[in-house]
Amino acid sequence: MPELPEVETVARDLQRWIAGATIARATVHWDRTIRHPQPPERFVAELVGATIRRVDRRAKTVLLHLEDGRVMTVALRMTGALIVVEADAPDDPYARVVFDLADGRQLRYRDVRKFGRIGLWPGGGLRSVGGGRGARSRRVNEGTVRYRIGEVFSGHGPEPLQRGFTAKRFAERLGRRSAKLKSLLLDQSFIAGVGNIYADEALWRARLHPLRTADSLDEGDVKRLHRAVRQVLREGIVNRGASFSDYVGADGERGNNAERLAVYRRTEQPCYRCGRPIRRIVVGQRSTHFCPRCQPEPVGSETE
DNA sequence: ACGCCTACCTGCTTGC
DNA sequence: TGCAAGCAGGTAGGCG
Repeated sequence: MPELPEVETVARDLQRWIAGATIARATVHWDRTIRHPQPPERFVAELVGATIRRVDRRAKTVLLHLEDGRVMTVALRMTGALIVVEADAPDDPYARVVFDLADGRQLRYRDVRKFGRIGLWPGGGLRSVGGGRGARSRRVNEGTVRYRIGEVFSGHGPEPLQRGFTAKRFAERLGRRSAKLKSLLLDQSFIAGVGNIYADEALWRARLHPLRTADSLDEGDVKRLHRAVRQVLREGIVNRGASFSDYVGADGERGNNAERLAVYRRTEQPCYRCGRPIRRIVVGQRSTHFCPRCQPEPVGSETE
């Protein structure tokens, strides 16, 4: 899916284009896109007439803050996209939810694989309160409508681009863990917003093998990884995200970051630092790319 | 805490 | 050409 840079790009686009717009009508073409707690009809009924005050992002979710304090969340997952078009734009067979804006434009939620989810929540602040892996799912699945938006994200880890995410804090979180770096970076309760692309990119940049365990890092390793994570994410945002197949910004245009990546989907192509062919392995069922020379294997592991 | 598996979906690429 | 297998940016939930 869209990872942090892609979601950030979409959110910034939407902030620029639809902040202040009023939703005149909404049409749900795929019911399961509308997640608990709202059944689709109720979601539509409660949304019509609402004005969008501000759009931003938390983790990989787009947040549309409404004037009355409620928040619409859009989790794009693998192939979701939010695209603003004029009302006379050609129909899109993959538009799962269409929001007609009062000014005549449409905000379309497009999602080929239908994994994405849209929710509508009462307000209540967006504090991240940390919490373990189960914290989020337990709360969200209990089945009442009484969720506050803060709770939706209560199981997420820190935002890597926020000022408070220091190397020191990162070191504290890493130090206690024995998991593989690749798995940890993908764990949203450990750090929010990093996905498969940027995890591989950050590890390459920090010269750390994806199978290294967090507790094996020394201070220098941690500092490099901290820097690398933030750098690859920031560069991703500058380049409006990486498009491989479905990702586009709210303008419907592809991002420019895919061709600037160092390892992701560059299997067998030469490493930009040392020329050795990039290798692909599977870690935690996810495809993982790294340079076998720049990112030396952890002692005792066999990758051959 | 952690790894592993299945599920959710569709489309594209690859190999026979 | 046709068809099946494998692959894809994510995550929830269950089991061990």
